[in-house]
Amino acid sequence: MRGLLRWCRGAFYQKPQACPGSDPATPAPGANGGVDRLHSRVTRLSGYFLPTQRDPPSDAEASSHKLMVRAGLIRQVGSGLWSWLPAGWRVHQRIVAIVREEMDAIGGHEMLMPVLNPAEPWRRSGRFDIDELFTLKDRRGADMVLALSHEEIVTGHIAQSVRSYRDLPLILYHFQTKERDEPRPRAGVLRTREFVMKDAYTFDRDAEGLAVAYDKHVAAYDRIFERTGLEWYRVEGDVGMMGGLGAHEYMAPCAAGENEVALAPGYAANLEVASADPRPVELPPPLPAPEEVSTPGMTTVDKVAQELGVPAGALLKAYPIVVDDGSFQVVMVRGDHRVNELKLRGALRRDYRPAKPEEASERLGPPGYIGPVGTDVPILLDAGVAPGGYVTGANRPDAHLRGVEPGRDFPFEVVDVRTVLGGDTVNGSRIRIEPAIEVGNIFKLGTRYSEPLGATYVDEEGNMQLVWMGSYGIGPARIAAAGVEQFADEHGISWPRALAPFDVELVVLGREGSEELAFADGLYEQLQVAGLRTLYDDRDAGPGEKFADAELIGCPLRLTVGKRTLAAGEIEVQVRRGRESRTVPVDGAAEAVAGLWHELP
RNA sequence: CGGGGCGUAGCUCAGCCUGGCAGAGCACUCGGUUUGGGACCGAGAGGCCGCCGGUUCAAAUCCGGCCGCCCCGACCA
Repeated sequence: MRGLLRWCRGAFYQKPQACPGSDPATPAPGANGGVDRLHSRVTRLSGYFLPTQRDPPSDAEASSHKLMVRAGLIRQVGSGLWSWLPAGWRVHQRIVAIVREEMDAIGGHEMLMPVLNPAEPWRRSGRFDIDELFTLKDRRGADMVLALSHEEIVTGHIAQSVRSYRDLPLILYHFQTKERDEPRPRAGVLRTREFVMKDAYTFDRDAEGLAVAYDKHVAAYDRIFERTGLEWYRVEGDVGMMGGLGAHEYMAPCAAGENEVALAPGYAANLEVASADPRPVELPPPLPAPEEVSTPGMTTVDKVAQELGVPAGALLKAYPIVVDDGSFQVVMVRGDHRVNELKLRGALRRDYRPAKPEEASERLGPPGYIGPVGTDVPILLDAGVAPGGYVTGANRPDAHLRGVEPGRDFPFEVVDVRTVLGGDTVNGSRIRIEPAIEVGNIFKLGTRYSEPLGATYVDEEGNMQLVWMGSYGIGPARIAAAGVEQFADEHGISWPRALAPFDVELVVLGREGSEELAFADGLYEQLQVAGLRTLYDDRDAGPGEKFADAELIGCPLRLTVGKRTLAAGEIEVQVRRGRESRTVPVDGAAEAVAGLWHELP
C-alpha cells in the first residue's frame, strides 16, 4: 500500500517532458488528441517489439486472426485470451481516443468501475445465474463476480447518489475489461473471453429523456464509425421479449463476421429481425375446395413439391409449437421459407418451444403431414404467404391437400416470423445478405435495472420516480479486427488512416555508415516533426524482408530511402492501399508526405 | 453441451500405422559474401515429443486417464 502510494506520487510529480508531438505549434495529423504521448516516440524497428511471422498460426482461420498475429500485433495467451503487443495496442488506443472524443462531445463523463464485483447487486438484478458470468469466491468465502458489463454497479451509484430530477440527465461511460465465459471463443480477437469495452449508461427522468439520450448516441456512434474509416451499417437490433423500447447494432461487414445483415438501399437490419417482401411464387390454378392427394412417404417439402410438380413456395410448411402459456399453436410459412425463432418470440411476446412429435400427432397428424385444415388449433400464418391455393399436410398419413386457401379453408392470425432471404425486396429494392461483425450496440433499457436496484428520484411534484436508462457498448478490438478484414490484400494489412499503428513506415536500404542511412536518420526526425507517427525500419536486413514486413504491417504510406533514388534527389513513397508508388523530392519530403497522408482514406 | 481434429525446436510441420540414436524448412548465434522484393556459403546452438500412469528388454510411437488448443453446430449481453 505504502509502496504504491509512493510510486503514484513520484509519477505525479514527474515533470512532463517536451516532445515534438506535444508541441501545440506542430500538431499531429488528424485528431489524435493527447494519446500519442502514451506511445513511445522511439520507434526504430531495430529496437521495437514487433515480432512478425512468415507463417500464420496453424489454428487460425479468419484473415484478421492470421494477419494480426503475423504482423506482430497480438499474441494468444489462452482460449479467448489475447495480449496486445506494442503496435497492436497503438491501434487499440487510437480507436479508444476516437471513441473518447465523441463520447465527451455529447456530454459523457468518463469514469472507471472495477472488474471484480460483489455478487449481491448481480443477484438483485437477476443476472447472477447467467452462464457466461465468471464467478469466484474471496478468501472469506463470499461470492464474487467478474463483471461482463456494468449496469448493476453504475446503477448502484445512481441509486445511492441521485435524489432529485435536478440531478438528471447523466451520461456516464468507461473503458474497462469485460470478462465473459464464452461458450466458444473464436477468430482471434473477434470473440474473446476478456476484452476492453467502452460502455456508456444514460440516466433520464422518463421515456422522452431516454429518447433524447438515445438519439445523441446514434449521432455520436455514427461519427465514431465514420471516423474509423470502416465500412459500417447501423441496423435494427433485437429488442428482446420486452419489446417496444428499441435497439440498434453497428455492424461492420467482414468475412469472419458472426452475424448476417440484410441490406437494401435505405434499409439495413440484422437478419435476426429483418423484415421484407418475399419473392412471389407461381401458384397452381385455384380449386373450389381442398382436394386430397396421395403422397406416400413424402414427408419433406422438396419431395411433395416434386411429386406434385409445383415450386416449394406453393406449399405451406407447418411448425407446431407450445407457447409459454401452455397453448398449442401452429405456425405456417411458405414451403421455401424458414421460421425465425427470434422474430417468432417477438411476435408471441413470450417464449415457446417446438412441439414434440407426439404432441403434434395427438393434436393434428403425423410428422410431415401436418396441416391447418379441419382443426381447432390456432394458426399463425406468416405475412409472406400471399393469397391463393397452397399444398398443405392433410393431418393423415401419406396424404396432402391441394388448393388450400387461407381464410376460406382455415382461420388464421397474421404474423411476420420468417427469415428474410437474399433477393427479397424492401420498397421494391432487392435485399442482399452479408456477414458482419457487431462493433457497437445501443439499447434502451428503460427501468430494467433501476427498478431492482432502486434507482429513483423525486420529480417536480414530489413523487418518487424510476430512472430511465440506456446502455451503449463499443468493442475497440472488434473495430481493429474488422479494419483488418475489410482492407487486407494478399500482401497483408492495409489500415484505414485513422486506425494504423503508424502513419508512415520509413524503410532505409543502406548499410551501417552509408549515406542513405545517415539521410534516413534525419528524415525520421523530420517526419516526426511534421507530425507523422513514423515506424523506422533501420534494421540490418535485406530489402525484400523489409518491404514484405512493411506491407504486412500495413501502414498507409511506405517511404523508401535507397541509393538510386537518393542520388536522383528523390524519396519513393508507396501508398499501401493499391500499392502504387510515386516519388517526392528530397527537399521538403516530410511536408510533402504529410500532405499526401491527409488525402488518404 | 454434441460432433470432428490437433498437441514433436521460436514458427510451420514430418516421424506414430509397423516400438529400437529426435528430424526438415524457416527463424536464431558466429564468420564471410550479398544489398531495390523474404539472397548465398560455412560453422553452431536450440527438444520433459502437453502431463500422469500402464504395457514392454526398450515408448514420440501401443493402451488408459487428465490437461490444453482449433474447427463445425448449439449458445451468444
